[in-house]
Amino acid sequence: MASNRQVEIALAAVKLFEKKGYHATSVQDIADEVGLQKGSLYHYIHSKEDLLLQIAHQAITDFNQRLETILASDLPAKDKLIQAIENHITVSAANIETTTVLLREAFSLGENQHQMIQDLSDRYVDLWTQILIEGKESGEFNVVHPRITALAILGACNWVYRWFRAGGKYDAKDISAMFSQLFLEGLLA
Amino acid sequence: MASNRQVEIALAAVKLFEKKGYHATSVQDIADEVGLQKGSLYHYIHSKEDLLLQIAHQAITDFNQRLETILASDLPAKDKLIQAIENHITVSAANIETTTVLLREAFSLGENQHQMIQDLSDRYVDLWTQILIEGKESGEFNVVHPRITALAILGACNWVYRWFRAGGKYDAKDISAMFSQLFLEGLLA
Amino acid sequence: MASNRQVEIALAAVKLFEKKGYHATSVQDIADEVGLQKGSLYHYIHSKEDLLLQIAHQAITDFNQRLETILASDLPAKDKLIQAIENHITVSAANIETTTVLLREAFSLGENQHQMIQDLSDRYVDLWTQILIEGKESGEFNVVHPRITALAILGACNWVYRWFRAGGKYDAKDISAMFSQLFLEGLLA
Amino acid sequence: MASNRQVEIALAAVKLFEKKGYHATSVQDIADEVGLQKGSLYHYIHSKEDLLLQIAHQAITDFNQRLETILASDLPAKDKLIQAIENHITVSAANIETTTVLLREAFSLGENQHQMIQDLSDRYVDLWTQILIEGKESGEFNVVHPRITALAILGACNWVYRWFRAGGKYDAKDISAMFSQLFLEGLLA
DNA sequence: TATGAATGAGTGTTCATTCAT
DNA sequence: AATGAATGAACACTCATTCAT
Repeated sequence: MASNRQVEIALAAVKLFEKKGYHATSVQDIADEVGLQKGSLYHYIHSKEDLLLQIAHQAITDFNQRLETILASDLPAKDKLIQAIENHITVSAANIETTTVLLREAFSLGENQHQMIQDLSDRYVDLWTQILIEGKESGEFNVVHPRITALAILGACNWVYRWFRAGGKYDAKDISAMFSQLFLEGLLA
Repeated sequence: MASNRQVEIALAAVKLFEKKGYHATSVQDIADEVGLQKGSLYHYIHSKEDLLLQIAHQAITDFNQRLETILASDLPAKDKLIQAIENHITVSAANIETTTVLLREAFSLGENQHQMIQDLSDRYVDLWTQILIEGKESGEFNVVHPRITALAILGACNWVYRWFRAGGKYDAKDISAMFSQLFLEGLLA
Repeated sequence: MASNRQVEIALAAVKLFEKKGYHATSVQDIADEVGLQKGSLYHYIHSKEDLLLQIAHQAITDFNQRLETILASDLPAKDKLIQAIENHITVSAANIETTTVLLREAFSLGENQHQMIQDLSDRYVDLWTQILIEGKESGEFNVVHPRITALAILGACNWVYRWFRAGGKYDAKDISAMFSQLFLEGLLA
Repeated sequence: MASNRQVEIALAAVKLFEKKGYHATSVQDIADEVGLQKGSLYHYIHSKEDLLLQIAHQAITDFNQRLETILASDLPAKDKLIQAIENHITVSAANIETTTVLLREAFSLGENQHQMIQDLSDRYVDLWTQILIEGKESGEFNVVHPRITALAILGACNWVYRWFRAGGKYDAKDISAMFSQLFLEGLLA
């Protein structure tokens, strides 16, 4: 059960890791952000690295859980894919700092911790792949290599955090619709 | 004009930045890799950060130049897109360390230097967008938002360095073909 | 008057100081051992250093009192020496943790506190010396330099905590007898 | 091959470890003593703990080598014992700081490093024991338990660093003679 | 060109102690 | 009596960079 201070610290860390990067953010920076001495921070965190792990772990777990829910529904594969894209992009956009930390900074974790995140990320790819396999088997999708196709679609979605800006011309739903259109219909007229 | 030693140092840095990350790589690590003392390295480099900048700059410039060549050809937009995809993925795969450093580590540059790379990357997006606009205007492509579509395709391609492994089941050309098929034809049967 | 909790804390401290050393033992370690939070410990102790002082002070005072009793008896010097050796070794062996803390860790006290223990230790040397003087004056002992001789015997006894292990081949009484034999009769056949 | 600076640093460390103890001596203290920045110290040492290990290792190795030389001579056991005592005490007295660090501070080493010193110290006890066994077998010594007797004599000698002061009434040779007399002839008139 | 000594600021982390509740 | 949040100074150690030789 996370105390207020723990949440506050995690939020400060997410903000700073997103802005400056994990390595360029010092424990002192985080302490300043929450108004504590840096020594005091260690009542709430185990280490700076652990803080990053918590953030990344929560983020990828959240993505996984949501996608599992979509996959468990009895929608046709086409609609599951549409939902998966919309879910990923809207969550990315709504939690853009956390998503940035997950996708950009998790590599800074030590080997074991990084592997933990990597395993969960691999699981996420598996779930996307499952949707494509379902669509292939139902005859909805014309797809030969479901995993590579999943990696293409996920790659496109995972790039969104790099250019999406809230308040821009298109919101997350708009972009989701464009992505779905592209992946389902293709470019050719 | 880069001396042999300068090239050697840049290659060592690319290798280490890819393996350990920019921040986790010390100047001593690079010196060890090329068999010099770390003080001696400074006869060849301006700073560790400058080394990263050179690597990233060369990488994105190379991507830009190749895409400009493709764009300047008088192929139909569809073929330009196919070539752009194949070019990006084969270059990424052949220079996976450099590409990784460009895409994963350039953020570690200081603000001004990072902006320089960002500007070149934006230029790269522009070139992709141009292909889509050409295809839209020629009636080849059914595309409403060329820039967003470009970002989707480029995102998919920029994710390849994260999962591609040389010697795997599919080579870079195979994957390029799958990507082109997906983006041109879409998934729907 | 020491409460149960105070005794419990002192015992925990002795155990930990012996096992890990004074500096390597944190107040948190002691709190964990007695099942309190470290803040709560300060209801019972003045400071970590004071805890060490209490332990060392009690140990050396105990040694002094016992030796004073022996010295006050009307035994011949030879028997006083035999008793002094047996007393020191059996007490050391029975309270090996406390003795270890006294002999190994008291130096970690601040200057004033350390001097207090040092003064009591000097007093202990004086008592041993007194036995030797008695034996010299009674003609029992052939000894020219009673203080140096006392330091030799005491040194041998003070080393016992470093190698004695309960349950070994010889118990404290056995070792005491061997020591007495050595110091009284010498090695020569 | 130790540079001047390395020797200088080791000497400073010995001096400070003796005066304040290992834990109470900071790397900054050592740097101040030799007139370097504390970061610069790390050109010469691996870690603070390693510095302690070097000092202790050199000290116990020196004791061992000297005793091995004595043991290898063809003197009678009685004379070997006399030389062993004189050697130990004169070396202790001449290098009282180093000896103090060996005997008082080696416990502050981490487990593995401490064990290394412990093994060498055990070897030293073996050598003393060997002298007593020789004297027993030659009929020179009346000794039943050579190892315990060795520990008694060595304990007496290892205590000397605690009370010996150069320039005092007796020098190291005087004290060695008194010790030999005590252990060989015993106290009884 | 190459060295390696030296810097000095900075890092994450520990810890004895205090104190309001 | 007991907690646990908070302090603030201290710690060992790292590192990019400089520079005299």
